[in-house]
Amino acid sequence: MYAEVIIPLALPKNYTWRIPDNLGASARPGIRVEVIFGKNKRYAGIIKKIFSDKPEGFDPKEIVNILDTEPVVQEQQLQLWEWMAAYYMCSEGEVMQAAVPANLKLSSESILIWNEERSLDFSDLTDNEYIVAEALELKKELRLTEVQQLLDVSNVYPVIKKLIEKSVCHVWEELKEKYKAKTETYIILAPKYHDEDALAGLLNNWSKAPKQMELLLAYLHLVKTEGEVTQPELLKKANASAAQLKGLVEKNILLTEKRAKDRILPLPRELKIDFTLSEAQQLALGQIRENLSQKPVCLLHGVTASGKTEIYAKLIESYISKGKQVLYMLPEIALTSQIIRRLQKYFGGYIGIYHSKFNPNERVEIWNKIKTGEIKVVLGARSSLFLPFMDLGLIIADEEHDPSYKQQDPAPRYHARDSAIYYASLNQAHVLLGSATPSIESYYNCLNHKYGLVTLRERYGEAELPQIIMIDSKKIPLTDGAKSILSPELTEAINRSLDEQQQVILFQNRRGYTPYLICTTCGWIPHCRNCDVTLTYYKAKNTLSCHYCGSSYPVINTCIACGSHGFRQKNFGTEKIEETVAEIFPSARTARMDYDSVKGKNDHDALIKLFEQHRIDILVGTQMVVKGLDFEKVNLVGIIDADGLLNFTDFRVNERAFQLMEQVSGRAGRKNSKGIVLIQVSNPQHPVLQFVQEHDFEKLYSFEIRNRKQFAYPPFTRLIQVTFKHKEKNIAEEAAHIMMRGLKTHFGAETNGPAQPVVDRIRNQYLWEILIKLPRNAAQILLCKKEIQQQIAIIQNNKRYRSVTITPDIDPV
DNA sequence: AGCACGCCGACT
DNA sequence: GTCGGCGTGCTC
Repeated sequence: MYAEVIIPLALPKNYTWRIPDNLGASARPGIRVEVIFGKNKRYAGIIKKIFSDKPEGFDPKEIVNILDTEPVVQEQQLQLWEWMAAYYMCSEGEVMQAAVPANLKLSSESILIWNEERSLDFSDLTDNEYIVAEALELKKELRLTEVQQLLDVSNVYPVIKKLIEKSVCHVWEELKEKYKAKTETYIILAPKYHDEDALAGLLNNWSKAPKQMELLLAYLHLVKTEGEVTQPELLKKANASAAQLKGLVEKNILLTEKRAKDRILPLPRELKIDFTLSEAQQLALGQIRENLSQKPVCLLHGVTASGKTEIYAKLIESYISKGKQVLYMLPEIALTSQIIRRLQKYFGGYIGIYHSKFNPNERVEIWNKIKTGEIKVVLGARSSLFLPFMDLGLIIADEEHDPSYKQQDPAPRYHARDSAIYYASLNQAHVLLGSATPSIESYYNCLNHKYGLVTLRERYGEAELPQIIMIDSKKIPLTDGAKSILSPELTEAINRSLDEQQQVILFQNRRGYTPYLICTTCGWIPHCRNCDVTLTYYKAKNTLSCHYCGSSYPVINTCIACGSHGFRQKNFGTEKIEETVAEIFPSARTARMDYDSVKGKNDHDALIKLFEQHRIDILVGTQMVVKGLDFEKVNLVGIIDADGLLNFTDFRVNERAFQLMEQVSGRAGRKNSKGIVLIQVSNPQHPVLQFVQEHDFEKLYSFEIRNRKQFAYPPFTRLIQVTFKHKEKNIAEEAAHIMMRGLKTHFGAETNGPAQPVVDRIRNQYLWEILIKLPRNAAQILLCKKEIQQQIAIIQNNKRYRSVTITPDIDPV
């Protein structure tokens, strides 16, 4: 028997190994196997297929070992991986890389082992070899990383090669299981003292070590009250040291026992959906059920604070009561403890949380609990789509429009919402998309009756939609000759909110103090050396920083172009706004929330908690303040500079601007208090602002379609980027033209249209980058992608272009 | 991703 | 004439 195995590497295809007869019985798709790939590198791969025909043209190696008794992934997942690899143009290995928790994918580590027969005469060794040999003789084995630390050279490999030649050591490849169960030490009384007389005898004849006796008595007491006793518990209660316990253990009076323990705290396995839906919510829920009984996907378009979460909870409940599992996806940033706490309250021990902040061991445990069906509901970010559900009934993609559902880098560059729809179809599961500001493509699918549509127009309870007021930023009076940040209207509104003991959110989609510096004499602007992006000035850190690659530079005081020393700060970011606000409202408590201020693991949650508890009056922030938060006491939102939102270079300008403004506006006002949103903008007549003002999504939608037809990018367009790299310009160019020609014959000039090859030279290579526009129509996209793949194959098969490398990136948007 | 092999410039 | 950098191709 032979097995096609996926190994977690970016290989263009899968490879085949022979299953040795003695292991054949347990080999199944989804099982991890240890295989040697390449010279002697070991990997844990996953079996995709098993077949009996001997492959032609090569002699397969044998599988070294079978690592599991039960599959780690289900069949549907392997299907999902295959689809993703084809759809997003990457290898199945890369999908596996993204899908499987780090501790389930193993790769070998080279270990140097000391040769015991080696003489201690090191005179034949060079300095570097001597250092390693000496360490080896002492420690008997060394890891590759340890050798790297030992030596001060970039490449340790030649040294190791020489050491093997001189028979100092040999290399062993080791594949290690990385997942470790967490253990807890329990203390047990030795069996012979379970007899009361024996125990009494022991205690009565106690001579030395009074402290140990004290500890023993404390233990006996604890056993009586608690039943089971763990080591840390005992030591804490008895106020004893580990040494005293060790004494008792050595005398065989007490025994220790290690038991595996869950890392995830168990919650009571009970449902508490103890709220009732409003009439509107009830209606929407009914419509969703109705829609899902006819179509696989339904979009819930509900304004902010319309109580979508409660509807989800009721819906989830009905699926798990049927024994199905449910995946509730949220964009990464929205996974705050606020929503986690709420859902844990509803679903207790049935819910599992899964996102990138969990450590590798915890992830494996959640993974396994989903596979066994112990966890019924998963709340997670985009990667939770890869979890091994056994009986999936429903996927909810909340905040469906959010761009962070799309993985940009590395491959697979997948969109979790789109992939979820495919995955659901494999499982005959339903998909519910939810958003206050749906994406154009989902909305389009609703209008074409591909998806069901349910609209929820009113806010929950008495709450009203906020009033939105435009302020012409051209009319804001100057202070010190510069445009001031806050208009008099906004300043006054903030004062009013503060007087009423309410909270304020100020939104500015720019981090740092000043987006760029400009030379007052010649107009030169500092740029990043690597990225051609203007450098943002940070006042607190006193550095210039590149927001593209993250590198930082010391502040430049002398103009590189003309040598003068005068620089002017242009515009403002959140850091400067926070400073200004603190100056103008000295009695208010202000805080800032952006990528720079919440770097740490818990900073974000901590800040939200502070704001929730009203220990902050004014929160200044970037788009981070937009997502997944509900605050009761915010009645004012200020959008400091909407121009920045209306000037995205991205081609989905209006959609994104509308979404951000609509979302941030949604933070204002709750029960019985109408919120106010002040938008400062230089062009208050901008059509998108009109739609925002009227909360009119439908108008934005038709405007978008009109606009996109008129301008460079028509509606429903996706981009594919293909890069050709070659030392010689004409060869890269030729390959690019072959690609273009192939596409044009199939799709005409219209679809791939004026896709312009971008020529660039990096180091000693020419790069040709083609952006191919695809229609945003699934059937056409598939055809187009197939064509692209065929063209790539043609180019790769032509010997003349054999060194052309191609990096396709489906949907880089 | 590794690792080997081969080509080419740099140095004993 | 050899050493080591990097580009290229292959791994079941």
